[in-house]
Amino acid sequence: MNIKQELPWDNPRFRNWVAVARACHVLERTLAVKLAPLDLKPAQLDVLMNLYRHPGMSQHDLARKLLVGRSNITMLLPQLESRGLLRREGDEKDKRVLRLNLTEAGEALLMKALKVHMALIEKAMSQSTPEQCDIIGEQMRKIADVLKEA
Amino acid sequence: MNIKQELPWDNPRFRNWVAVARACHVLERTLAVKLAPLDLKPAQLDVLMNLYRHPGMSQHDLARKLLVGRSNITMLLPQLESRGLLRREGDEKDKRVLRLNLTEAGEALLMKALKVHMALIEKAMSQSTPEQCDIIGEQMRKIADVLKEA
DNA sequence: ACTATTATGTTCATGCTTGAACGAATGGAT
DNA sequence: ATCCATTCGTTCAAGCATGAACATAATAGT
Repeated sequence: MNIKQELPWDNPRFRNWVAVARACHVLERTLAVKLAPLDLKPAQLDVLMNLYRHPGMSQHDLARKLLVGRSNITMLLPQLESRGLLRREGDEKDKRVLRLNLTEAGEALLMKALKVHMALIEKAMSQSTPEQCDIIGEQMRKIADVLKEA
Repeated sequence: MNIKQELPWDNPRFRNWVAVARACHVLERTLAVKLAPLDLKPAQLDVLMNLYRHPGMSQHDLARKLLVGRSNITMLLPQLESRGLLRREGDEKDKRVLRLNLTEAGEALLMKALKVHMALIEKAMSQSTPEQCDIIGEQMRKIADVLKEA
């Protein structure tokens, strides 16, 4: 039994996934640098993006969308709220939940940040054909789905 | 000028990259859970993997391979060294560098952890055909390359 | 109506990662 | 030889993310 033959590095799936993880890591890091002039972290941009697309979200819903814990949201929001980028208003019917909405300033900053984000993704993904790009997205969505069940 | 048409969410590249980031996040998180019984974090597994493949690495080289800061390595290694998983030995010629090598115990634990890691990646990537899998890996390597230059 | 269960958000202690500042060792230029 | 710049590793403070424990509010079962 040749142990070497069973090592992950010889496995295409393993090697290719490592490439995915590395690309993700590098892009995330680069995004952080490019976002610095706007005084915004990637995680904060994720918040603004989700609030733009789903106005009136609760903190719990936001946490689930972002795949983070609820307490993380609690720590994250006050910074953005004190900068006037979003509002937290108590729900009338259910006094537990806080409804989240972007302010004008929040939307304005989001648009600037999206330009940065888009430019970066464009630079990264423009090396792939539209077909390759779609294959990537499709397979990744499958992966997220199958792992969420586990 | 219809602003909606320029929003990133309508852009395939953007949507597909978001899927990549999500899949990465979920897999990383799942790996952390599955690795917990071995008392090992994903970052620590990365260290062991790299030391196995590149015995005698310096801490600086390791940091560059892992795309993290040098100080991170300094904080990470003592935990593993005190568990007897690796050795740090000063280089004879250059007294600045520390040469890193896995111990027997380190290799043994690595093999167990690799089984877990492989199983997870297998589960994720087995949904793609070998051709799709290779396309993904190939494009991701391109992305890492083009972003490292920037 | 009353209790038990569940859901939302917060607090807190812990651990991870980072970047800047530092000390020690090396190498190169003059 | 001596200075200067560079490299390697460490220390330290700061910022983030996490999970457990908690308080409050809503809901379901009886």
